[in-house]
Amino acid sequence: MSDKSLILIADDEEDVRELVGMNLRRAGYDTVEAADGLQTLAQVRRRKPDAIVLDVMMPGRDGFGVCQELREDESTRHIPVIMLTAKGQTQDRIAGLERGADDYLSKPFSPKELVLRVQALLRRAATVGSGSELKEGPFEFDLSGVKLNLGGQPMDLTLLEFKLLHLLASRKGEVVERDFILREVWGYTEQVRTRTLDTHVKRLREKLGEHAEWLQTSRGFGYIFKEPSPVAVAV
Amino acid sequence: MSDKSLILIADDEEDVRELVGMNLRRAGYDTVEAADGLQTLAQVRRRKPDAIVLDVMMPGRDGFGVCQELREDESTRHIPVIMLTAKGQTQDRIAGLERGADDYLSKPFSPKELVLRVQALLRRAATVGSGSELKEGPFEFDLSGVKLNLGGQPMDLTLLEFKLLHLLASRKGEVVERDFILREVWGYTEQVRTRTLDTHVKRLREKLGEHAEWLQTSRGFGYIFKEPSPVAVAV
DNA sequence: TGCGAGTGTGACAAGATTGTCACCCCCGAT
DNA sequence: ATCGGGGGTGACAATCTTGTCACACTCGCA
Repeated sequence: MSDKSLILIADDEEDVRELVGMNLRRAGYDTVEAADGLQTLAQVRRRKPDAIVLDVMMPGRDGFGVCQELREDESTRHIPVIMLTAKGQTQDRIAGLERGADDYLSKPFSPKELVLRVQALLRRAATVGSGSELKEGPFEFDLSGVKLNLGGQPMDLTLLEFKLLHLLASRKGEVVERDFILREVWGYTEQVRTRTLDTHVKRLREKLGEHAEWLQTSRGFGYIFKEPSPVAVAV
Repeated sequence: MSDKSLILIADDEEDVRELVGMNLRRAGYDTVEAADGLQTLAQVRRRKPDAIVLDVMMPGRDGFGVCQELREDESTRHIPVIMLTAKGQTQDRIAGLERGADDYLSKPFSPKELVLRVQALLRRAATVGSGSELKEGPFEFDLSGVKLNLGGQPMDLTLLEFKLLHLLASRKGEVVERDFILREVWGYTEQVRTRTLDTHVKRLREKLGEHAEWLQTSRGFGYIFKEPSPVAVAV
C-alpha cells in the first residue's frame, strides 16, 4: 500500500506515456497507463487514480468522451483531469473544460511543466476538495465558483441569494432565526426592523420554481430549508 | 482511543454541566467539563474537543473572551462553538457571533435541542470544514460566506471580484490564461475579445491597496497570483 | 530604435441588484 | 369571531455592478 499519489497517463502514443511516466515517477508519483479511451475508463475503475493526464485524440472513445463519462459518474467525478490538447486548438481546450477537465496543456509540452501542473492540481484537490460542495436533494452548491446547480441545471443567483440559500441549506432541517440570517448574510450587527429578508425569500422562491417548497417559513422565528412533506393524495 | 466526538461543556453551574453532559453522553458523545474561562482554555488545549458548549457568564474570563481567544489561535479556530446566552439577551447573541461563535442557545433550553444543535454543528463542520477556506499570505477566503479577509480586515468584493481573485489564488504561482479566466469566472464558452477582465483586474488591484502586487500580469498569457518579490533595497 | 500588440486607466452608461413601501393575506391568541 | 402581528406581494427608485470605449503607456521583437 503506497503513500504516493497515483497518476493515470492516458495517451495512444507510447513515447508520450513513457516520457510523462518517467518524469512523474521521478517527481515521486506512481503511474499507470492506458492507450485508448476504454482502457482509460477500465483503469480508472480498477486502480482509482488520484489524477488523470488525458489526451484528447485517442482511438475509440476520445478524451472528451472519457472526461464527460468520468464527470457523470459520482464515484469518479472528483478525480482531477489535465487534458492534453493539440497546439493552437482553442476549441479543444474549451470543449475539454466544458466536459469537466480541470486544466489543459498543449502539445508539445515540457514534461517539467506537466509535473508542476499535476502537483498544483493535487494540491488544489486536497485544499478545495469535496468540502467546497454542499449537496442537499436537488440542490448542489459549488462554493469555489459561487454557483448553484438545481436538479442538474445551472441556476443564476445573485450574491445575496446564493449566500442566503447556502446558509439555510447548510443548516438543513433547522429553523434559522431572522436575526441570525440578517447578521450572517447582510452583515447587520444591530437589530434592525426590515422586510428585505422577506423580499429576497420571495425572489428566491420564484427562481426555485417547483423546488420553492424547500424554503419554508417558520412563523415568528425565521426560515427553514427542508424537504417538502409528501402531499396527501386524495384517493 | 475513542471514535466518539468529544464535547467540552463550559459552564460555572454544576447542574447545567451534569444535565448537558448526561444528555450528550446518552446521544453517543464523550464529554469533558470546565467551570470557568481559564479552565475552558486549558481543557481545549489539553483535550482538543470536537465542539464546545460555552456559557457566556462565567467567572474570570467570560464566554466572549474565551471564544475570541479560541478564534485568534490558529490551532483552535476551527472548533465549533455553541454559546449559551441568557434569555432575551439579543446583544449577547450578537456579541457571541461577533466573536466567532457558530450558534447560540438561550437559557433555559431543552437538553434535547442542545443535542440536536451539537449534532448539526458537527455535521456542518464535517461537511463545510477547513476545505471551505483558502489562505494565502494575507488573503483568507471564506467560501461559505463569500467573504475575503485581507490582513485581518474584511474586504468588500463584488461577486465577480471574489470569483476572480479566488480562482487566481487557488492557482497560486501559476500563470492562468485569459481564456481560462473568462470561461471560469464569466462563463464565456466562446473565445471573445473583451477588455472586461483587464478592467476588473484594475478595480481589484485598487481595492487590494498595498497587496495589489500579489496580482501580477503575465504579458500575452494572463495573470498570476503570487507573493511579490522582495524589493532590492539600496544600501 | 521603431513599431505593433498588449495592458492600464478614467469615464460613461446600461443593466442588475437591492431595499423600501403600501397593501393584502394568513395565522394564532383571546 | 375578532384583532393584531407576521409574512407575502407587486411596484418603484436608488445604488451598485458591469462592460465598453478611447486614449495613454509599456513591452518585446525585428
